[in-house]
Amino acid sequence: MKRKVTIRDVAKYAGVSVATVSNVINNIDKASDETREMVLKSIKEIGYQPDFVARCLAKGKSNLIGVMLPITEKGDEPYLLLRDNPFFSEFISGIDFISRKRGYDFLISGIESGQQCKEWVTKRNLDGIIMLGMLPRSFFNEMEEINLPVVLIDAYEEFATRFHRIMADDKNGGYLATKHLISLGHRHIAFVTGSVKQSGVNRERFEGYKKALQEAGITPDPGLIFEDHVTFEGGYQAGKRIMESGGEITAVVTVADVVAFGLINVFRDHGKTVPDDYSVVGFDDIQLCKYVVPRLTTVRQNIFKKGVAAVEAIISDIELPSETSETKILSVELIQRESTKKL
Amino acid sequence: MKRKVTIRDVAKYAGVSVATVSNVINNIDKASDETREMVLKSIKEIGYQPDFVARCLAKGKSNLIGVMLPITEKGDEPYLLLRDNPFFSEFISGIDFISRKRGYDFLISGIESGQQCKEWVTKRNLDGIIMLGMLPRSFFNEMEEINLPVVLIDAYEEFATRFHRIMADDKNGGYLATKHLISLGHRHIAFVTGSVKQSGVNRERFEGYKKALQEAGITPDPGLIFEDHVTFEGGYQAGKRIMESGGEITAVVTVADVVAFGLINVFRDHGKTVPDDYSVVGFDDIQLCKYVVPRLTTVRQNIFKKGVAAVEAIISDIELPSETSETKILSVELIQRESTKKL
DNA sequence: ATAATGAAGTTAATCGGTTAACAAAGAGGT
DNA sequence: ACCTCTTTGTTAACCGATTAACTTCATTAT
Repeated sequence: MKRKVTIRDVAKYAGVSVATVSNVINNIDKASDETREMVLKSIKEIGYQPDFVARCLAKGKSNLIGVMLPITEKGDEPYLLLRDNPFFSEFISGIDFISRKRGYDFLISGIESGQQCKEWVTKRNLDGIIMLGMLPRSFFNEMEEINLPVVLIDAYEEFATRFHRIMADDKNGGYLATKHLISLGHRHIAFVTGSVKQSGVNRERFEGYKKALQEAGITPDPGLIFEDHVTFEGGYQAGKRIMESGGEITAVVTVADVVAFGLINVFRDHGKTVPDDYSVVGFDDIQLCKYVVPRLTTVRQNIFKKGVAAVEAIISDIELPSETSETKILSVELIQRESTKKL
Repeated sequence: MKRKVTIRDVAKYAGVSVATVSNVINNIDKASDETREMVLKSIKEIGYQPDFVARCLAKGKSNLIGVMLPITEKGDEPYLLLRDNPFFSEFISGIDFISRKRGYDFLISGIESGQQCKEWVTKRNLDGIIMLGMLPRSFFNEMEEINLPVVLIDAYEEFATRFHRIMADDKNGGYLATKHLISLGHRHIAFVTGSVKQSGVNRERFEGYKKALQEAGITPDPGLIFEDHVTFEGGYQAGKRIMESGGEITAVVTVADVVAFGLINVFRDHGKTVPDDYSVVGFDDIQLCKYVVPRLTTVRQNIFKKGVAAVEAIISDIELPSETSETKILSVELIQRESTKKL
């Protein structure tokens, strides 16, 4: 393998010093137009490609963003929830879309602990991290120690406001979904969710759900809340409990499309169909919603855009550090399809 | 922000030279047990974390694997197909699962050109790359120039054998799917696929399809081959053409589950149901297959394991370079569910 | 005529590690 | 007592960039 082409090779070839080459590369206006052209030409001719690793060591900037994703909670061998929910795919696709354009690459890791995250950041010299998922309280303290741009996705935690955040209008989402069902004549509406205590997203959507109920003069019934994993399987399990619950329920609001799919499935396994026996509304509007039977009525949030916004926020903070933290809230929208129906 | 803890800090604290610290960290047996303990203790006490960037510059090894994923073919703004097919999520999840355990991180990029790939590799000092998707011929030449471990996923291209490969038993998959339909009494079986000319995976599965047909004494009919994008939408479009095609077709073999979902959808939009009017078999067995109506009969390949195998192959070649290239073929298996039915 | 300013470059230290080459001291052999 | 190994370290060059400090030389101001 031939030796790597370095900045010194360029310097020699162009007949200038390495400093001059470096200045040209970095657009530091310290060379005559003539010299600049000469250097640029040399770079092209010998096929020079700056080494990000060396640059990182010298500048302390890696142009690398860490993306922390949730992992499975249980089981001895945790893996990325990316496997279970297309939500994450669309999010990552958005991240990829914009990051390389802006000269950054990104690394993916499961969220294990604040300690592990800190180690990762220092080992790899990450410029910033985007964090998605439920965060233990300790996380925030650890994160504040390393003084690094952080963008939190969907984080309602108490200390989250100290960081940049990208979120959806979750409360409104829960509200729209529920109101839609109420307008269809449903009165006994279940709410299937991940932990409401631990996750602000779930809590907000739940608040929206309650608000719609109350506006319609319906008292929220704690017996209608079903907590489980936010996965197909979680939906399936919750659905079982719904069916065992007596039988007043005619509709259900969920916190994720995958949960809704699980529900539809378990209902069918027990001879019930959606939307005839149960109306179901999802959340997210992953691509699949349009290609599933029945097509899923859901609350759309633009996930791809969320990924893009996250990267833009982190890069903006990296390149132009600011003391204040900003929160960007993306709007949501009810998409009516086939999984809901007049009672 | 406090200054980074470096190896020199450890050396000073432990009262030894940096070389000794380095030796201890890298398990080079050149220190007495006593010294080793002392250094290890010091590292713990002052919270030292080796800097991968500096290490990379010195050793020329980044512990970074590039993962190249296919992107949309058309449209001005290409994005990762990861967005459209859960196959990739499960694959990446497998990659993540094993890579960090082995001390590696991975970067993701869309495959654009061999040139871009080469630049990426040199810029980031990647130790190896895992490549998934259709590769233009030029790619292989460019790849051989940079002499770097490469693992190709599902690559049947002419020059692909020069690299390590992980693949599924695609021909057998196509065969099993088709044979299953034949055994159910179907005679007019369509094959919905991405480009057969450009993609070896499709070609192999197609070969399996033809083989099963021929074994049953059925002459493959070119009019029964429908090429389109390997996405939900592609399946939807192909389905339209199937329905316009006259009406002899009673079953269809596809090259991806998402395509099958698209098909099921378009059939239903036109008043046809699966499996009553059409039997459909997918390929991959993404998680979703179990949670969809009807549950999809499909050819399972263990995608997660494929990701794991890819990382293991690349790391093995990085750490123990070999002249010969190896091909690992993962088995496939027909999973019968509800989307196929006796004619 | 002289000092001050600015433009265009260069030199050399630095980032945080690794490692080849060297050195000192103790062990073993004759 | 002398030589040769080993063991256990150390010193300093190096990886490929960046950048502060410095040098030259030409131009302008006083």
